Amino acid sequence: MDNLAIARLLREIADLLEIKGDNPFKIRAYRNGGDIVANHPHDLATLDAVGLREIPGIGKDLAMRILEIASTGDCAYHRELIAEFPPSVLDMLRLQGVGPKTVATLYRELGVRTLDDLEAACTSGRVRAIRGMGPKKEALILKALAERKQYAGRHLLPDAHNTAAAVVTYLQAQAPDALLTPVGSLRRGRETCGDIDILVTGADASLLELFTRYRLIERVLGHGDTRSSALLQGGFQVDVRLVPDDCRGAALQYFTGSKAHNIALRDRAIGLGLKLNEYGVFRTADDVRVAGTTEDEVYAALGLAWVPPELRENRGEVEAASNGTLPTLVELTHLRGDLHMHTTASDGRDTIEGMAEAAAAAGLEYIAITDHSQALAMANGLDERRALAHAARIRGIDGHAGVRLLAGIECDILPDGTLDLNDECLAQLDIVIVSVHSAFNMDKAQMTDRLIRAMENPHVDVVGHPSGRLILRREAYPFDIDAVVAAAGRTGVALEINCQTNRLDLSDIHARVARDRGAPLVISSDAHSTRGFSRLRWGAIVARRAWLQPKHVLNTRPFAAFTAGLRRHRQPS
DNA sequence: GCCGTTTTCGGCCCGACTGTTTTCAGTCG
Repeated sequence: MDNLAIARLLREIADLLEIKGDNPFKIRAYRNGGDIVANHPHDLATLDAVGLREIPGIGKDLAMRILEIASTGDCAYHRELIAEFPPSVLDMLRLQGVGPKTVATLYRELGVRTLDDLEAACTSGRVRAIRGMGPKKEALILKALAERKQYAGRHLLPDAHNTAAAVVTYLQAQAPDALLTPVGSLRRGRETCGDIDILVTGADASLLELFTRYRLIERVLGHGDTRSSALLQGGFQVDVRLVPDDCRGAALQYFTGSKAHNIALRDRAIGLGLKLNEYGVFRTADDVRVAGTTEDEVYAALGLAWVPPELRENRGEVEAASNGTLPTLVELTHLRGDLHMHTTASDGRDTIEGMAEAAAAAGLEYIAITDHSQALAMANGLDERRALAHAARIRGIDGHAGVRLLAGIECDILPDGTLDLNDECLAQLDIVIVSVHSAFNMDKAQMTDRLIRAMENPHVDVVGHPSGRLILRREAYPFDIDAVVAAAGRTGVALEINCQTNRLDLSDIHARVARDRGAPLVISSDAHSTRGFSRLRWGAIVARRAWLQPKHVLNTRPFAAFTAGLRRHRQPS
């Protein structure tokens, strides 16, 4: 059982306990446990009870459950709860406007077990007959059922960013003096966003009214003096929140989250005799406000340095902010080179010259041209002869547009871990990226061996998109991140943070493991056209979420220092 | 269920909105 499978069961236990009406703090403990397991970078199935209990939030009982799930794939406690409520009722919990109390009532009073049951109960008018429910509740449920499929799921960070930017542009035009800031998971830079929150100050409630007339709105979900929310075409839910100017800092902090970060802050506030909410920091004793106008001030009132939004996941940032050890995070502008891109030689749309010119416009000093190797026939991959000829052309225009060019390749890692081009060819290139593009259905041990064997080839410099995931489309192939990171540290092969918007691979969590173990990292666009360089910003955000500083990222170095740091130019240790 | 420079017991984050209601419960973020 992997972490996500364990997390799923713990979260289901939490949901079932909630429907059952159990102790809310017990529910929170299980839900929290699920989050901890899901976000944990290491395979928890390998830990014993002592190791598990060292993780904050995992106590005696949760450690026992995790052990049981890891070894048997199931859990007696979970089975007990399922006996009381069929697992199909959990689907109802996911409906907008339907919570645990409603689910419990519907199940107990009407015997509703499934979404289909629920629809039938609503259309036949049985729901409105229940005390505490009425025609509006019935209609709400029907609407939620109808839209469940269409609006289900999350969205890629860049999509959320673009949607938010369009809404902000619209609102700004209505209220030129207003200060509009996307908050929530978008501000934190999470790889996917469920909905979009936009914080407004310096405007009055009429702006919320104007928002409800935004042209891309499919349906207004709610409208008040402090908040309006709507579903946009394309399935985004957008919440616009209006707060008084002097609460801006507190509201920014509050609505940026994450929930776990905020809970940790409120915990800390309580310890200091303070109360933290979206209006400010207040002394508990006399309710006098001591901070809230700026975010800086809010953190300062809690004895903390301002925490970059990307770090606000309760992964150690509160402690670091408290003792002055927050890292100075890498920024997009620190990137001097881009090491992964394609041209018309394989499946790119632009020429070497075009890519160099676009790189110069993007402020880059050097780039590596890394077209595909022959195994990707679909992408017109290069064999040894073409690869070397291509390299000669690249070197022939080194310095074009003032950009230093490296002649490279993105070479396929074959299923047995050997490479798609021979060593003699690879040795003559300036940089070699190796990637998995086929045979994803291997087991964890095989895939780990495959990756490590490729990394042990002395001509390899970088592993491209190491996990192979496609966000919201395909899970990563199974592999042992710890072993791969260790191999990277041992061989000097860098691990890539690929900036394709649905890859972002390594993920923030894996990149942090790499950082903590001293494995070299690079941030690369994997551009397939001149527009692709703009994607570097997303990789920078992933890197920041992984606590990376410029020194952790090879391509923040000037050209000479960068090439000297490549594996092929390192002295064997 | 978790946790501990007050504590091994008694706490545990908080406010807005909605709908069904005459004072509040449920849901959401």
